[in-house]
Amino acid sequence: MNDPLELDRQVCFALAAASRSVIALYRPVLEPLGLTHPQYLVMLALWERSPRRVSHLGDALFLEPATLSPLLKRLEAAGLLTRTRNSDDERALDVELTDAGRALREKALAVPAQIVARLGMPVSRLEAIRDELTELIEAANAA
Amino acid sequence: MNDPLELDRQVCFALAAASRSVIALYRPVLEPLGLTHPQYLVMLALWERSPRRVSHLGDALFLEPATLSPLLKRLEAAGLLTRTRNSDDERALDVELTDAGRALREKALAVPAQIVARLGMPVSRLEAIRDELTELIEAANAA
DNA sequence: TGACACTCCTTAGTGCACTAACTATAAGCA
DNA sequence: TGCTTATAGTTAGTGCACTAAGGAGTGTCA
Repeated sequence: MNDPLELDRQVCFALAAASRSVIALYRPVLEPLGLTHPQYLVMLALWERSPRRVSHLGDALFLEPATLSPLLKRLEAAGLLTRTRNSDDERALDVELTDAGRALREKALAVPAQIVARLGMPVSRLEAIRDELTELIEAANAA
Repeated sequence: MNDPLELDRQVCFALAAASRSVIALYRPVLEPLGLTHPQYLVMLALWERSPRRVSHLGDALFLEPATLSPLLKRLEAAGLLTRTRNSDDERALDVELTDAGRALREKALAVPAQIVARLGMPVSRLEAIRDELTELIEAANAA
């Protein structure tokens, strides 16, 4: 016993399983908004600041540009944002919310409470977990 | 302020980012074993019990059979396991480690310590996070 | 000015993860 | 026994996430 390879003792397994389990909760909640969970996170970032460059979104979301590129095209196809070359630096791509993209925020305001209700855990507990995960993110990205 | 949609306040974002950041640490460590991270988790499950059915693996790993099916075929192609129909119930598929699959465990024994070292966080802290995540998994799957 | 290095994004390729639809076997029951 | 329902796994299709390679624009500096 005390096996270092025991599945249920691995932090990485708990992380992966928790991430997928919680995101699964979002699926039915985000479906009426026409968003997947990664798309929802991109919208959260843009609701905080728009326009912004693809590279800035990647920094905020810890995502590779190769992941964002097709994702942003889908959001553009959905009419939620525009993608235009920056005139000062033609390499950069400015991502900017459309009116529809800004308007979607009203619907999104109801999302967090629905998830908390489904989880049935006190918000203070969730916030504590989030803070510990934030430390973990920093540790992993510093390595 | 106190915006409910602020990206850095979302538990789901912290979960997704932490999961991807930590799994990224495994990539170079698992590469010499010829395993991806999901494959590593499947091997952990099989090292605990083999043979076992696809459905049992799915229960242990919180994965859909449609996810496991191609993944197990890749591990079979790598010579780490065999997939054979159960003679008592021809619907079920028994997944069993090969000698190579069992032997790989020796190399895997060094993995957890390498990850902990890269993270640079005390093990007690990691265990506390894991236990909280386990509760979160239960809450999400009970919903 | 022209070569070089660098940055920003895109494309191609692989693998994971899900839903929906399907095949095949098994079990329940009139 | 034969019909119906349920279960186990596979396939198809979509989207995410990564690495590697590449194209296009920018900056530097001899």
